[in-house]
Amino acid sequence: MMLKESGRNRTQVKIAWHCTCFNIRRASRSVTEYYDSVLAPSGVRATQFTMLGAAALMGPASVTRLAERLALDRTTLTRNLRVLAEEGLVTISAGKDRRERVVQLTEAGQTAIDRATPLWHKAQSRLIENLGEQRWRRMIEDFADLSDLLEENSD
Amino acid sequence: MMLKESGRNRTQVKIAWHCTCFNIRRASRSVTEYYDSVLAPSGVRATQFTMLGAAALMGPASVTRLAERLALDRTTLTRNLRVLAEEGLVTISAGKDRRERVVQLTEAGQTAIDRATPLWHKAQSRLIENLGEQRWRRMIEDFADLSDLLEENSD
DNA sequence: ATCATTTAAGTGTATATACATCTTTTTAAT
DNA sequence: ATTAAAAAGATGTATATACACTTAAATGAT
Repeated sequence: MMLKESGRNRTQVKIAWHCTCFNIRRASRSVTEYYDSVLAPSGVRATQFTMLGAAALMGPASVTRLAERLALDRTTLTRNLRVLAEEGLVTISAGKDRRERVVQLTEAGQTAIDRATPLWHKAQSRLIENLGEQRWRRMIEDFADLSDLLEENSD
Repeated sequence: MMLKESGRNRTQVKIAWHCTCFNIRRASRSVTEYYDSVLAPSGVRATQFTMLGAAALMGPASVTRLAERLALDRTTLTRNLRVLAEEGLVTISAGKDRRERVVQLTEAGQTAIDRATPLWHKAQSRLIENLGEQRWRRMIEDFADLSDLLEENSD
């Protein structure tokens, strides 16, 4: 009985360290902290830099369109945008379709992007250097494929 | 002037989609939602399954030791553990060293692990199948290397 | 023995994230 | 034209995450 229990535990217990979810979440935390630390002087975080970049890329766009572009839940984006709006980096206003709210980068938002971009380059290039261009490229592909494989595909 | 502006925007704006941080975060969201959806019937989330697994693996351990094992900020773990404690899956009690709090899996915690493990296997094996064993193995290595490279290395 | 230092943990605060549900507005079906 | 269905968004709730700071206990230097 005692031995059986130990055996079960020893087996099950190691599961966690091969878990794809655990491993990618850990890596994601590390990468985020790294980018955040490099971007810190600009006053925007990595996630915010991404959102501002999307807003700049798309021009005035609805919350839903932005959320699709960022592969983020709409409600997540709503709340993340609130922070940017409070800081004056984007405006959120009513659209022609009155259900829609149009997100738009402000001057201050563009300035923030300009401030953050060189730092982002620093973070990005140092990481690529450390990994090797080849391997980094492969990783980015892997990330994209993982997302494509799993997004909206429970079955 | 107009053209210069557009040129700048067009360049900067594409940055976000090559960003390592954005890409790994997106993939991490997808993977997490996938594992969460498969684990749902067990009543534990992917992150909780990992924490329970760590508690099972280590036996009674301090918050700091657990946090190190999980590569999580100590304060993050404190709060995540609170949820597990409220559900009776772990106990958190004073240690011999009175600064320490000892985390310990309960019977109910072990039951939860037992309930979740087959589901975890299902999620994990389906993902590996879809990626191919070879490629999956490589990814796990990449994740680990990313973490090792970036953890505690702001320099 | 006393006190400065280090260590363990918790709290305040803030962001990031998503699901379930509600409200408002538009679109489609009749 | 009226009403049912769909779409866009926000809110309630809950977890996950980390930094700056505080509190309490142990350790070490004298």
